[in-house]
Amino acid sequence: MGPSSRSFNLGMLFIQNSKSMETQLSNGPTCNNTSNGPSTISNNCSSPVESGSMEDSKTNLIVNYLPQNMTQEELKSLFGSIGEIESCKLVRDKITGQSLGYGFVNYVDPKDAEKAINTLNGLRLQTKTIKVSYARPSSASIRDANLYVSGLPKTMTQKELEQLFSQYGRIITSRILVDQVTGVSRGVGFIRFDRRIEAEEAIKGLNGQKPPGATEPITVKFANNPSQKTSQALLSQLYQSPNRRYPGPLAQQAQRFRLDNLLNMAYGVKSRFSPMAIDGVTSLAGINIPGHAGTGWCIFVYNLAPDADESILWQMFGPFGAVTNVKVIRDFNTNKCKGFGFVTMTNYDEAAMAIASLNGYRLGDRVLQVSFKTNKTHKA
DNA sequence: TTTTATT
Repeated sequence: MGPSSRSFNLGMLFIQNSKSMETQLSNGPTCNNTSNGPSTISNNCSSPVESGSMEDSKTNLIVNYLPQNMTQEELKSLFGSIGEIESCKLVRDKITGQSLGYGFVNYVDPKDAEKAINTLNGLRLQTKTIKVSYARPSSASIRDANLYVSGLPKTMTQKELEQLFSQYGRIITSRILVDQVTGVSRGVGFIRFDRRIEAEEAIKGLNGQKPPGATEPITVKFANNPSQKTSQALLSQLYQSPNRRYPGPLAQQAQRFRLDNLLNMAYGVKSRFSPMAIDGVTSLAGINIPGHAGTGWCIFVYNLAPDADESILWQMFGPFGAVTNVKVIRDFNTNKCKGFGFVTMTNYDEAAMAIASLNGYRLGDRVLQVSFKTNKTHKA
């Protein structure tokens, strides 16, 4: 298989990449709406006219739509690649400890916060497109401001939904749920207002009302709070295939099987997809498994450009699965990339998929070599 | 017919 045939699944990744990289040079914080996540026309980006509050932090970010399995350490690793972090917190359910899919990153330097927005907002990680924006000052008035709207006309767009609700306040996010197969609206949506009182007014004004041109009235009420699930729902969530994610196109699955079989044959391991089984063999027999570093699977990336940085590694490998760490190796004096770097991924099959897809990938005018890291020892 | 946005 030639290098050129391997870039098949990276189109979206780099459309995205070029966007975030280019906006880095533009002026000030940008209001990037992600293409496939919930978004809003009136985003919570600070504008001098709109917010004017001198209290708004310019270092503290809220990160939304994180993959369910992403840990706080991984969050810190990702955002730490931009600049020095003062603090970092992944928000978890108080009872189950499960990630709620969002977190906070507070930088030391406001310029790094701005850079993180420009570089990482819209980054694809597994099945998610993360959103990075300035955190509003925490206060009780902004909590429980999320509305559940049902009975919407199937033809209503997100923009029209926002237009309907915007008369009641500042909208932070909006979303219309669609059928996963057909993509058609389910007539159900969400509106998150900046403040709870705005949400209350919207309920008073719109619940039971017919939107312009609609034949049926809509229902507007406060959305269920994820942390208020019944214990049953929590349990079922805990046990529903936690490791099943990002199956990808059929071709990728087939390729994954081939790779697994190859590795299994090479090391005499029969149980497929089982890093633990391989790990067991490693520790029992002391065999050196390429890339296996105990905490994950270390991947060697060769032929990076001198100006390559960590974010490019996140952007390349993030979509394939859980990435715990990335590192660009730099020259001590020039601080330029020495042409290679490392990526650590948690799961073997995802790492193998990333290698299969990215080895031979053309990045700019360079063809990358991607493989499991080998334990190279200096020749005597 | 309920997505994971305020520590």
